[in-house]
Amino acid sequence: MGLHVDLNDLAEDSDGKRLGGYITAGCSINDFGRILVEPIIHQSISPSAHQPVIPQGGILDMPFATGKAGVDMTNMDTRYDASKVESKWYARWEAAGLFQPDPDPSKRPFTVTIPPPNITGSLHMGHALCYPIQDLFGRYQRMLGRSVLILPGQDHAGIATQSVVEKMLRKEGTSGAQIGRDKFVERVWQWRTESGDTILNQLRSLGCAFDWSRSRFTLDDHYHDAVLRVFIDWFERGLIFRGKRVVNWDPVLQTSVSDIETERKTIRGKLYYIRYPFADGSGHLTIATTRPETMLADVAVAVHPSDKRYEGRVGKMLILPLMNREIPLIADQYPDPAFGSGAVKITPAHDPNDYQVGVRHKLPMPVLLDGRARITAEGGIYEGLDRHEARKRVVADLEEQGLLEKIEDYDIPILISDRSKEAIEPLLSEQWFCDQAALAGPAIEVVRQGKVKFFPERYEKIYLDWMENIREWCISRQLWWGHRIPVYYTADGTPFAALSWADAQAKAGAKKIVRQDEDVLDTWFSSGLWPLATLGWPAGDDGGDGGESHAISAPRSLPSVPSVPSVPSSDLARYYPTDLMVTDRNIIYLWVSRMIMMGLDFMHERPFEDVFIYATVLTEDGKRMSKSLGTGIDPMEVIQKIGADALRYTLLSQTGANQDIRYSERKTEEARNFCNKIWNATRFVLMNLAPPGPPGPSDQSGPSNPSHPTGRLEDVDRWLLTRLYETAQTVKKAYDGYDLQVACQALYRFFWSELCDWYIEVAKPRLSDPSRREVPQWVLLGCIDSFLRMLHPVMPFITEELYSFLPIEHHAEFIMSAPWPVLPEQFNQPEATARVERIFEVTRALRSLRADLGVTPGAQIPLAYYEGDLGEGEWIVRSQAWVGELRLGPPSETCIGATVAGVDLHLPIGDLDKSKEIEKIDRESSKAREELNRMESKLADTNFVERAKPEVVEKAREQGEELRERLRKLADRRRLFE
RNA sequence: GGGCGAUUAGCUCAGUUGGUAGAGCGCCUCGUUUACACCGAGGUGGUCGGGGGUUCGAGUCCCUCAUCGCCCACCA
Repeated sequence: MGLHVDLNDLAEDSDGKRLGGYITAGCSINDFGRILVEPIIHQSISPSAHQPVIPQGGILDMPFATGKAGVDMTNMDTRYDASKVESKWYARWEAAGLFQPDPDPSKRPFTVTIPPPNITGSLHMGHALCYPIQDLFGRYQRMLGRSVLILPGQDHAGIATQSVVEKMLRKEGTSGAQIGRDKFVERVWQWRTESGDTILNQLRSLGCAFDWSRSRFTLDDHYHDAVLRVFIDWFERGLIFRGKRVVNWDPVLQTSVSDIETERKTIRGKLYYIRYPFADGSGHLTIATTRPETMLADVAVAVHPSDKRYEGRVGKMLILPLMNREIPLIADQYPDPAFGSGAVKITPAHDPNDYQVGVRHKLPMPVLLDGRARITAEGGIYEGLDRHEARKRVVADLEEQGLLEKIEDYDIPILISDRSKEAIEPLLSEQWFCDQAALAGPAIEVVRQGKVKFFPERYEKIYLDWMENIREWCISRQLWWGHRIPVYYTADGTPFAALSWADAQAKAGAKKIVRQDEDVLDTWFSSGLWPLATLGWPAGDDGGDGGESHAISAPRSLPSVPSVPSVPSSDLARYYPTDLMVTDRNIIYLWVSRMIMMGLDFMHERPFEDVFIYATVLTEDGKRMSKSLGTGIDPMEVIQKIGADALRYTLLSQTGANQDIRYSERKTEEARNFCNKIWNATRFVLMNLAPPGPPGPSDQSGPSNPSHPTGRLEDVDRWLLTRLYETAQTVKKAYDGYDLQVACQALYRFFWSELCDWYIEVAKPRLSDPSRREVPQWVLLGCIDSFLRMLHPVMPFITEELYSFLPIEHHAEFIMSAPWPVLPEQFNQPEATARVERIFEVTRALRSLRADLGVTPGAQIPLAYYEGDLGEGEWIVRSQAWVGELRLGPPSETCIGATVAGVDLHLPIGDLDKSKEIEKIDRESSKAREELNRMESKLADTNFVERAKPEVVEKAREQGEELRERLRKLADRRRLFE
């Protein structure tokens, strides 16, 4: 059986050409010579070669009942239960191989490499937004016909992981230092194998359709090889070098960290004023410091050359208190004469500014603190004290010697290490640095030229500002877990960067290699290679040269080495550059910038086209979600309670260009209710399909008569199809522009307010009439199908489940692999839509009148009058406002009334309190009069009439007219109640 | 010290090229009608943070101030 809809009905002014266009794209002829509309009214994205056939009279055959209609709806709960659905479909998708990209070479790839979560991590709300965003775009692009690869993986996370394992060892009563480097690293690998995959499994619960077969780890052999090659290449080009600098030292983790891995904070502290006597006995000067203990390593005191207070004294020697060492008073641009006494103590090894002074004046640079921030031998009798303890002792001793002038309260800016939350100690040490300036140029260009685009756009400026002021990057870390720096030294300390010890020995020639550098690389150094290395860079012999490469020019050639366990090398050519990078704003510098620099340097091509920066998920009251503050909410619990779809909707529906979103349980309830609504409405539609064979529970009419006459579309059908058409346009545009908020809102409104609240209600009388049910069945089934497809990227599970029930021909195996709905232009019927919306407006007004009379909703009112034209919508008003008869013409009894959309409504009052009605009329009148006054004064204003756009003036005139008319009617009506 | 974002109904947020405001939740009144009470119908609720300016007209454009948040910055 099927439904035949006269195409001439669909388009009011249909003509052969327009039909032809539609048929070309989406329909085929079946055995009976009728037109089969592609699965529910959609054209396929990749059009198959259907020939245009323009039938005379245009009959649509909507074959919705094709054997699948036997679904027993009694099995469907009245509530949607996500737990019964989600894991089932995830397993089926995976078994069907849907997570792998379609190998069809004619399909354009869509590629995303996900931000690799740390192996130490467990899912938090930020992840629950970040990864579904990527999944959403993957699903969307797959439906649009692209070959989608979303490549997952994990980051070894040097410091974080090392800390976790150190903690475990401490619990066992041992430590890394005790068991040694090899044992320690072994231990970390063991931990990684046992519990490092937690988070990836959690991503599955979120429905993420990632290609697990390509999952990568930043310490994989292949990945490691890529890292080494980059290091060696940059080393040989002089971009990586060793240097002595004051770096940010984390005394707890005992490693250096980069500037951007620290956080600035202000703490309440003290400013100490200390007297330094002149060696010649000519009095003293006073310096101010917040870190008095560092004075033990002072090598000078500096003043500004213009500072009159110290005129004639520069060059003299001072006695460094407690240490009784002589240090010079020097002149330098650095001190600010306006601050304190204008004299600054200089401790080059423990302050970046002092270090600069030290370099300028060629001062010695004694190191006072060791890796644990304890005083070294340089501190004389204070040796071995912790920095805090040392401070107390130094201050006490100075006090005792009368050299402490005063102590003031002072807000001290300090640096906190992101990882350990401990105060950073600036420390002079020898580290490896990367000169990013040379690499930044192309990375700036590529963004300026719009080849890499940021969404929201404002982050482009943030990126550019940083890139234009880029500094050296300290890439060495004093850790064991990570990529060990591939530098090997000969006995005389000459460094050779090489892939292996043997390789280094070959480079060193006659000199013997004696050791490898102990440090490992900053984790971001390897993360920066993510889009390249995961896709197979550096490709073997067959890679990168297939002519298919997207590279602008040939990738940089690298030293050849024995081959490494490889990744499909064709991946690089096919999937690089990737299309999208989704990440949060905190790592634009740390990560995004490095990926762009590395991608450009080694592939001569940007690593991705679009960078989407998503919002930070805050708590309900706008606070940061944090485990330690106890303000975090576990996404896994939410998934268990209400399902992944509802959680996804909660977060995705708030995602647009905003920088924060707030998570609250209320919002998840709204999302859960939406799921339930979709579930029940679909259930309702399925129950009303009148399947062949045993009728469903609510189907008493038996199968439709296949030979019955062509179904006719009514305005309300055209209205819903129009709204579907418009919604599809809005949603597509919104997905394309990363405005998920708008997409979700449009889908929600279409489904709930329009399809459920209006269309289904209006369709009920027809659905119960066997001779008229087919058109609304067709419309509903079609709209549900389209709707589910459009919603699928947001809520993959429930849409898949419901789609599986839809008895449509050309039913795809999965909604996930179904095409994106493209609706024929004939659906767009603005005139019919306007008519219907007017009818709804009248209906609402009539309902409102009923409520004024205190009639309960749904209770029949025998008679109402109307004046005006309701067209073919009269029955809608009658049925939707629960009125027995709508009589055209002025009322013959006392009524309350309303005028809306050019229609006067009159409802007999029964025993209504007249004075109340008069009050109401007066209220309305004064409101209308006020509005009219405004309008009239506006129109009396020659400025307005002359300068405003003519159509605006015209509109104001019309509105004035309407208001006058309305006032007249209100006055008439009032008279009836007097 | 600089930059960015936010400030609209009790709450959370929309608001396209300027034409005097919308949604969801909440609240109030009603209500089981071919699905859904995780529901339906009706309603209440806003001088769009303050102050200036441009304009016939400003939530929307410009200036300024305030509050909150985020980022960047070497002041002892």
